[in-house]
Amino acid sequence: MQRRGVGASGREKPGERRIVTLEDVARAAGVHYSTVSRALDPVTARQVNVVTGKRVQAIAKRLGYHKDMVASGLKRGRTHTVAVIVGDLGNPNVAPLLRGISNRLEPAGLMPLIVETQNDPARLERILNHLLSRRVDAVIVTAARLGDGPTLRRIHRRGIPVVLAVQTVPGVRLPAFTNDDILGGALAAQHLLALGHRRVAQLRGPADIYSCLQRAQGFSQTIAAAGATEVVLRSTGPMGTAEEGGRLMKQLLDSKRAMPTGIFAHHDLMAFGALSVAEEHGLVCPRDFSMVGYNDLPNLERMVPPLTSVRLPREELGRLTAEVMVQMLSSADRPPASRKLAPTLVVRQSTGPPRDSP
Amino acid sequence: MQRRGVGASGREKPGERRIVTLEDVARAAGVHYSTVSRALDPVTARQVNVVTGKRVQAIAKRLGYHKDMVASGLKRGRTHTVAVIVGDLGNPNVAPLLRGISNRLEPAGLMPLIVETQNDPARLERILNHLLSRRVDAVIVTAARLGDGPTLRRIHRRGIPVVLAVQTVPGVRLPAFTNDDILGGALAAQHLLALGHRRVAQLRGPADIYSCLQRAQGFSQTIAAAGATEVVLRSTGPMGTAEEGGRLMKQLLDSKRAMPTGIFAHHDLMAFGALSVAEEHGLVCPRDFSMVGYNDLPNLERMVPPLTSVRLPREELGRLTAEVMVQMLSSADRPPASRKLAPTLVVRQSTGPPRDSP
DNA sequence: TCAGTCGTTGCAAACGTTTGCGCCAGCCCG
DNA sequence: CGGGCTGGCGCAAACGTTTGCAACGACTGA
Repeated sequence: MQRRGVGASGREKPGERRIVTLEDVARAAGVHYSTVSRALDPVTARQVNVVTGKRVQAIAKRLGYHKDMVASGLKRGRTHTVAVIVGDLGNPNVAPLLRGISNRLEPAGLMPLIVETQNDPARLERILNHLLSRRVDAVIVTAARLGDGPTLRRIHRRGIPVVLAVQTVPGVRLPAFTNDDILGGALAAQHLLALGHRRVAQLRGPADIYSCLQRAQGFSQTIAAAGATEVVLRSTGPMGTAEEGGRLMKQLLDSKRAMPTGIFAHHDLMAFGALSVAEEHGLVCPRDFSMVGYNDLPNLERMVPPLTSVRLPREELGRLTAEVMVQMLSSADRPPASRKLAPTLVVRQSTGPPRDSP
Repeated sequence: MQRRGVGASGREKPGERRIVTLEDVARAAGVHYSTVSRALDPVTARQVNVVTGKRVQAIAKRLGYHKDMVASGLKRGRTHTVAVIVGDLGNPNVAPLLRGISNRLEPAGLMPLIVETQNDPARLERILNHLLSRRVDAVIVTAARLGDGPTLRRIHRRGIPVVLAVQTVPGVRLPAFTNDDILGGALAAQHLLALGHRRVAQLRGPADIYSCLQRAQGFSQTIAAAGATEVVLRSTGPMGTAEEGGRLMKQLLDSKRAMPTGIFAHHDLMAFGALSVAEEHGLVCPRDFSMVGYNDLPNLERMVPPLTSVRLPREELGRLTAEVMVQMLSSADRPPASRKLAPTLVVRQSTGPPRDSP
């Protein structure tokens, strides 16, 4: 029985050339299409005579053959696709991270399938179902919240490798590649302490984001170890908005306590909001208080005042995550260990010595 | 012959449940798997008895059946995937655009496959080959350069719908959804004219980006129509960097001409670079000159000075583009007409009346 | 000379879904 | 009562690739 008709009945529209299949190449080369398949796959190429191989490859190229990844995916059960789940594409941290991931995935023949949850758990659930039915080979999750544990476990139990980037979820046994946010918080604290600040405040991000807990821990421990005093304001709203920063700052100013001389905000945008509110109250930064942000958003140096901030090794983090993903997909070893990358502090003009220092 | 083995030999690893197929559902329901296929597809569901249909659907749900999109894609020739090609994910315009696209594509059952060319034509070429072999249903190109015409035509000739967003390429007959950049340039010019400026400069973006040509045209025409004088500086480097802006500004300052009182930069980042250089020369904005940017980058209001800029309807543009894409994929009508969306001017403190005005 | 081996190729069955076709029972109508 | 119609379902062939198996010729070693 002939598997496919000769199909030349001129039915295709002028510009709509039929897809070139293995069989087309085989016919042109006078061999069976299984031979073509083998000749074109580097792994199996040595099973076919080297001269036939060359010939087939040449003909395939001439005919413009491209392996149909859909058919290949169906047969092999591998789609060479890695889903990358991000919370918010507008977050400036995301682009460098994705670039790091893509640049590492591409040479391995893997394609990132970038999806945005818009920080909506229901959407995450829907998306994951889609991804499973699309048979992605693996998933990189960059926006994990503390509540996402069960969902992550579910997908991992399907036998699909999962690694976490940027955010991790304690208690879930998945390799995670994050910033060392404890260190990040400590850097901010050390900087303020070194400038002579003894009374500081912390504007915390949401409590369901693990890295915020870490930042808080690193900062508070360092402050406490130095015997300085700290007041903590807790955000309840969404992650890192100017509004939240402003709200917390107002709260701080309205309280009866003495105004701290140094402030650490868990996000640059929160720092912006806080600065605006402080200005409205007649306070000038860095004369009346210092401010340290987090994330080192772009163009910070053109802000007023230029914001001192903690910079994260974003692209590096993406590369590392993808690197590990590639390893997991090629060898079936036990999952590799998590790692943390060190952030750095970028000092600008929003921090200086306290006014009332000796 | 039995199509698939009963496959229950306990071979799967504890957490690695075998995929649930039509046949599994069929066996549980006591019908043929083709009946299951029909029952689960809303379009063909009316071909099966309504009570069997309900029963099958219930069983499918209970067993956790999810249609395998890979197999479906192979059979139907439709992968329900739309590639979205962007030049640079770090560009702040991109995230809202992608959000607009995703939000419209998702309810239509389409998944955006976001790929970044990093503004490298060779990479674009490679990526397109990948996309073709992945059988994407359609392509949205958001980063077209003037030189990309042939590549776009090639992919369109394969019978794959292509639409352009944000950037268009004159001469290529593809539907394009762009900002009205002529209007954008005109808005900037009108604003400067209204403030009383009669001697203006334009810091142009690269000449292989069509929208820059449009901005230039809109600006120059409006200035000329008012009888004011204009000096044009042309960027030769990459799109919209602070360095380029600085370079052009230096060029302007070094020339023997009288310093213009109003400047229009084709990109906010170019405006930043220009402002820095001007400051170094002792010029103060907006006292000594006004500056209008383009793109309305985030956090502009916190810059010094807060930059007047042209804002683009980014998310709206994404929605519109995706909307049209969905239409093209559902009905095979002739391609719809291109459209332009109007930008708006956001006035901040980097513009004011010229110093030497009456 | 013959059994065994090796290198090369063809054969055909999968992968999971979609879908044209045909069968069968039940029903209507003449 | 017979012919035709119809609703519901099963059959099996695709879609394009991968891959275990076997066939086949040539070659080796005894």
